[in-house]
Amino acid sequence: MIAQHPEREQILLENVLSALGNPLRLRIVRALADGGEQSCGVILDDVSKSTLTHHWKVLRDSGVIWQRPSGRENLLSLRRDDLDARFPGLLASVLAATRA
Amino acid sequence: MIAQHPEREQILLENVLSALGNPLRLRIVRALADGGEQSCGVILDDVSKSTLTHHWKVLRDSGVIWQRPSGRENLLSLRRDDLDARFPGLLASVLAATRA
DNA sequence: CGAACTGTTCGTCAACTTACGAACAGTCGT
DNA sequence: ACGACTGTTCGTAAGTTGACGAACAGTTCG
Repeated sequence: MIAQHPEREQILLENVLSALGNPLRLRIVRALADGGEQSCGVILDDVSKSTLTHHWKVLRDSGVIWQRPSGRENLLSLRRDDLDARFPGLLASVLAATRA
Repeated sequence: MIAQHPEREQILLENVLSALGNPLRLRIVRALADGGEQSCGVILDDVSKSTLTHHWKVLRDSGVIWQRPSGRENLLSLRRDDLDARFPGLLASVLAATRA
């Protein structure tokens, strides 16, 4: 029950933007952009596990990330291709802006 | 008491993204991008005046728009220069994506 | 098997968001 | 001065968000 990732065509700009409009999620996206596919636990900050699970869901539902189980871990990765296809240049400019 | 617009340097990516992460505000931004500076009332949809006032505030506080009084109207305009300076390419890709 | 580990689910909670109408405050034209 | 007009302020209300801990579920390894 990894939950439903939206199809590429179902990804909505407003959902992506509001998903990214949160400092913690922005950091997560940044980490995924830098580090490629990685497990949930790696990006652990000072927030609780259940809080992170909530943010994975927001990012997943909005179409920003893929989440797939692997052993006892859950691997996360950016849906770069899909985001670039739907909203060319958006992810790049967001990532560039966080790179400051 | 037109309220405080943030300085260019104070504009935060997360605030801009969450401001844009709303369908109504996205339409407003789109209208401003197309039509240049215009009065609040022009973009009136099916929403009430007080609701719009709320959205002007969100857009203003996040640094997405300028709002200035002119006679009995209140003129709105996109802070294109500031947004481009802070987050190059972001506004363009968002606008391009809404242009679909 | 059983302990350790990773992450989810559930219930809860405070804070924020989005929306509305009614009343108000300037401004413009007459 | 008066009415029409534009937008704000205020109070209210329903819904969403972001956070947490406790309990659970699946996987791995001794």
